[in-house]
Amino acid sequence: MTKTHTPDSPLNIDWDKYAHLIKEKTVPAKTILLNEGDVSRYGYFIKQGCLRLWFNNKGKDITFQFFFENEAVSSVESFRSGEPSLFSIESIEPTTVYAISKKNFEQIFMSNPGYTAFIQETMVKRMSHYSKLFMSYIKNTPEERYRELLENAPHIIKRVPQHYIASYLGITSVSLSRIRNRM
Amino acid sequence: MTKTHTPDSPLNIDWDKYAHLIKEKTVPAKTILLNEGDVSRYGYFIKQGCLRLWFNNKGKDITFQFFFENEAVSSVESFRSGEPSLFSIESIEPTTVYAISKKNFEQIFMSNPGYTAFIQETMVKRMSHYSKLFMSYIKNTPEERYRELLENAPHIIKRVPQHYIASYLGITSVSLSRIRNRM
DNA sequence: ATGCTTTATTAACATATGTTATCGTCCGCT
DNA sequence: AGCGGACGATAACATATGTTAATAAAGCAT
Repeated sequence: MTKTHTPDSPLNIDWDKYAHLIKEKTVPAKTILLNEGDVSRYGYFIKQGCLRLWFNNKGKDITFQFFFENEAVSSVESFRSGEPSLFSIESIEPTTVYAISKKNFEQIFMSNPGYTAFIQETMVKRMSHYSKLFMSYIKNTPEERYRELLENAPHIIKRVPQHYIASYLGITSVSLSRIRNRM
Repeated sequence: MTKTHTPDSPLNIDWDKYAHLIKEKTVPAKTILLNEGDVSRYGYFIKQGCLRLWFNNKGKDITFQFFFENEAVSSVESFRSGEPSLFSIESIEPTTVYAISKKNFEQIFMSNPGYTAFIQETMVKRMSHYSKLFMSYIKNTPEERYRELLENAPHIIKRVPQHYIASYLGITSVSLSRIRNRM
């Protein structure tokens, strides 16, 4: 698994300076910020709370990533290219985000060379993150992946309901419950 | 799974022009081009043949990606940063590659703006590739992944020995044999 | 306080995969 | 032609997970 959290960067942006370009938005738990199939119009940055990415598979929803405070969240492909998002973005807890439209995103980030380098580096890191996650899936059993998660990202286990974690591990909540039982 | 092959680009480079910067190398099957744990000194581009990426996990080797003609292959992290590679690169068939040292790579690619854009786009695509592969792992059974492979990348199944494919699917060759039997 | 929803545990049964081992075939090499 | 290794199929048994269902505890809203 490797570090699932570890924000891709601290990204200390002077939000006040760009206040006029950014909307602050607070939503209760279980609120959809982006629906699978829709085009992503906003990039998000989490001020407070917790989001998950998930998609529908044969009627069941499958969670594949979690995000917390100070992390940037978006359906990158959709936000970039205007294609329908392959997944939904939903709040797990009551959450406050900064929402940035594509136009304003470009105004803030593309103008500043320091930021564009940051964006590129973020891409490389995210690629590395997914490749490691993928390797972990091939080589480890669900139980081993759960142990890894406990070790590398205990904050996820503390804050996220267990059935989302089971889904993230690729198993049912019943099976995760059994794994916890025999540990 | 989505398209596992589909080279990230055609990349029509005029090899002759850079012949003095590139080594052509031909190796028999089962030859290691880069050993897990070593630092990647060369990037490769396949002229003819087929390579696999794999790593050792508790004494068993696990294959996680295949590459064919006209595809660029490297241990990106290691090649970029000089850190030990997390995996090995090995030939499956007798294979001919173009090998480019880091220094010459920079000379060819970093000098040409058209190429740097290409490199960035390759990164985004590879990120997307891994994220889709990862999603496929969470949502599908081994049998479903095999069916996807049959549909989206039949050339892999035709050219690669079955036990490598089993490993790639995250199962044993015995289990893959059973899956094929009952299809 | 009450009632509803969400979440987690447990049981029972069916099923798929892992493990180990054997066997047969094919291919490449000498 | 002959030999040895690589490859794939199959069997038998152990084990983990999926599925369905029942139950209980905790959280939240009215």
